[in-house]
Amino acid sequence: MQVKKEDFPIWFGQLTDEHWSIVLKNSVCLDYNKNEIVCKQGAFATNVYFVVSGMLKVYKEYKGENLIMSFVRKGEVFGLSSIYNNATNLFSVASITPTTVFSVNINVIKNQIREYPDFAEKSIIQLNKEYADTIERIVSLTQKQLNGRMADAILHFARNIYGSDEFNMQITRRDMADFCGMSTESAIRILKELHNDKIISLEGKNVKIINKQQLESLSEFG
Amino acid sequence: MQVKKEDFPIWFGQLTDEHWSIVLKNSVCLDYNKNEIVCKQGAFATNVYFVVSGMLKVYKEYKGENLIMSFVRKGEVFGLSSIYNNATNLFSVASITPTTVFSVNINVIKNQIREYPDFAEKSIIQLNKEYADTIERIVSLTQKQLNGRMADAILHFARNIYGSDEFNMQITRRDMADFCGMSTESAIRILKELHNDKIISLEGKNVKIINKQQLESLSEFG
DNA sequence: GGGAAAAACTGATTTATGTCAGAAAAATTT
DNA sequence: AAATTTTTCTGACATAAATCAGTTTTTCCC
Repeated sequence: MQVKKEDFPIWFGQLTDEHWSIVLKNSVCLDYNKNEIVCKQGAFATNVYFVVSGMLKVYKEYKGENLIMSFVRKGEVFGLSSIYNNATNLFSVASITPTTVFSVNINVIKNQIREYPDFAEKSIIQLNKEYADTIERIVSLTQKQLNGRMADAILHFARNIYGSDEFNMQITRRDMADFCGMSTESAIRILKELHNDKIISLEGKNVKIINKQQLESLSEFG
Repeated sequence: MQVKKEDFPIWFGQLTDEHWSIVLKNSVCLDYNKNEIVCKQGAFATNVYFVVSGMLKVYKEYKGENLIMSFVRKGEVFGLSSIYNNATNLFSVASITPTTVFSVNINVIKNQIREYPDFAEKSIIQLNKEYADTIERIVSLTQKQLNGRMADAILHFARNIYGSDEFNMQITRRDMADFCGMSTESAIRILKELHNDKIISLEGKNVKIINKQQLESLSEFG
């Protein structure tokens, strides 16, 4: 598979062909099946990854438990937050669906940061965005209870991931639980409750938001 | 109070006198008493702040509850994470002790990022550091129970804030609770328990770590 | 220095949520 | 298509931690 710089316009769009060829020389395109680990928390960070297709989970491992920080899809980047300081991966990342990623050597990225102020600025903006999202999640995870957290997750899927109130969430209940910081049983129970209360409709992994207002109010007050 | 660029060598050390004078023209030095709000979550971010003296808490407000993200002291910076995207303050920041901050206009910072690759890199490193700390905290807050969280907090104070196993923690039990994401009563109870179990000695706000190994094991397994 | 307010503390009670145990359904492999 | 594994689901139970209610101590400030 051939990656073009136009596939990631924010990151590579402005590069001259010469510089782009340097990037290409230090990159590979990798295909993963479902449920394969792309990078492992704690290992030395060697690459920054750009998602060409598929869906992955970015998660923190702790004592056999996973806390999913985010899901990444086509056009998105991961690994940028691990390139400085001690340069070990802050997170593990695994594929949820078959996935293709464009894997760029870390030093190429660092050079770009030093040589292209625009690239540096883009990186800062990206990091700020990830950081802001993380802060919102820390509030959701620590201040809200189960219903509110699940409502947040569903709204996040609808708004930010699928851009629709009706979607197939792809992930298992277990991943959903790991994203909401609760036990699998609790996640299942609450999804069922939301279904029974006709706030969402749920058939397997297919979700449809029926009463968005009530879901938002759960997110706010639950 | 006159701030010198050598006071913040990482940020301003490399600037020419000419550029430093531009920074100074767009900055003010501000004195705060105890318990004053320096910036308010949600307000437009207009400045980046460098701590000249004193101690502040950086916290997230949610429904009257505060979750303290970090404490900042002399030489440290805050507000950098709010300058891009929608440019509203991600956090509130309030003084814990009488405090002096050097407040620099956001556009000066943004210009520096664009003009000095080194400054941009430093900013990325700073953001990465904040981000990594936040991730460690999210794990502590969501995966550990009360004892482990309190142990983390005490170890953080000893290692990162005071650099000593014996310190006056300055903050109230309530702030400690807000930092650990627990109720004030729980924070008090656990601090007392740690004292009774001779893991720390506690007299008012004076803390001394007596059995560091056990505290670390609480952090790990509690 | 005395009064008021805030902070620190303690025990009893409630509750949210995890854990356990097992059944049904779906997905995957042979 | 059958067998096996994984995922989903449900109820009963256990428990960590919040809440409530009240006391004591410390800090603040007139």
